[in-house]
Amino acid sequence: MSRKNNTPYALLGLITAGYRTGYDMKQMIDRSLNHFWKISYGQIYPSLKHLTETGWVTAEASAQENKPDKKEYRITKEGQEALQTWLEEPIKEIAAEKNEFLLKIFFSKQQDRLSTAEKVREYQQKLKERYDAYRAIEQSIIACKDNSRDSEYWFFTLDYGKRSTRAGIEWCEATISRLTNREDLD
Amino acid sequence: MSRKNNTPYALLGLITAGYRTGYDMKQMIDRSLNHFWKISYGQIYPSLKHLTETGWVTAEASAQENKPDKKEYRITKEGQEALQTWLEEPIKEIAAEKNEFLLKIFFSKQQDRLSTAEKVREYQQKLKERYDAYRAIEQSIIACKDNSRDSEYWFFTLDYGKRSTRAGIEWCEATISRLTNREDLD
DNA sequence: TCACCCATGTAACTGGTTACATGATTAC
DNA sequence: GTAATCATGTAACCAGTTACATGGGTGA
Repeated sequence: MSRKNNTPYALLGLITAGYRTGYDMKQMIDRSLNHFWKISYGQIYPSLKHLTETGWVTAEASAQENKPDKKEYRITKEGQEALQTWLEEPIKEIAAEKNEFLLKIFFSKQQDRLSTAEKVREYQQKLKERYDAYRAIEQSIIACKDNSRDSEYWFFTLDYGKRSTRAGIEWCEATISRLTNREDLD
Repeated sequence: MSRKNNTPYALLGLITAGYRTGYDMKQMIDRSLNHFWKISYGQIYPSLKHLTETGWVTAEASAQENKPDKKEYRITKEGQEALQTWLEEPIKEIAAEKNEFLLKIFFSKQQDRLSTAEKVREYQQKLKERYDAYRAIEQSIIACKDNSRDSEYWFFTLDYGKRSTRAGIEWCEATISRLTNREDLD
């Protein structure tokens, strides 16, 4: 079975969404796909080069005044077909995220219950911050009413982030209760 | 900043939990940590070798009748300290899982709404299966009453899995509704 | 002056998977 | 006879990060 490399499709998707340079794509990902997709320049530029060689995109150098030169990418017909095929192909497996925090919790049996509870509290705090950040982004989408239809899919993914973060916060609450329950303390 | 490699700590944790061979550790991870940690033999054996060289574990060859030879690992004092330090050290960042499914959803703007809804339905089905699997494991822990205290931390991580899966299922429901809402169909 | 934004790119490295090799025993 | 379980290991590969290099413009 061939290894799944979705990076090229992410880039193709961004090109069709109007992001034409590697720099722009990186900005977009950092700003908006951040909670479910990350990428580094060390991946973007070689990947764009490869896409050009495959014929899925074309690159055009463009000189700018007062700014460095840039390369503008456009999707080709083959690229569009490839993206389409990828979009239609069903997801085989749900991603099994590695979770360092849960790994620690799992091995905390020998640790003091109260300090484990404290760890969970810290984690909960981080989740709450993340949740607030999502809410803030959501508010800024809603405030900018003119593109309410355009941002719909963005809203979907954000909602996913919000819901799973909230579930995490609730888990922390329940787990802290269990860890600090008086009868269970040694 | 040094790269986080938690694999050795996972192995140390498993050794302290009584799993002494690479094979046993792999079995355990596949069975019980599966939803938040994965590992392959290609990682386990070199990693155990490295741990031996570092002096965090000791290896002892043990011949068996009717079975292949195996190596039994034990944790050293230095290993115990290293594990302890790792357990106490706070998690810096919450893992940002890459999610192929959300990536597709994000780029589905040009697709037909109903076929996107169908995709979400498929995903929801997968989540439901996962949820049921978690529930079944949970039941089997509860049924085996003698070790109710021992399995507490196992229960915590399982509960996390259940809650986040349930949140995902609910998101699917809400998203399908939005995608198939009659007024929104073109 | 110093930091930050724009803009592209490479080399070295790390973490991890997959495929392969070996070989005995047990259960169908 | 053939598949599964037990058991260890390596080599090739792949995906991705980090650090580095370059260099002009903008604003405090």
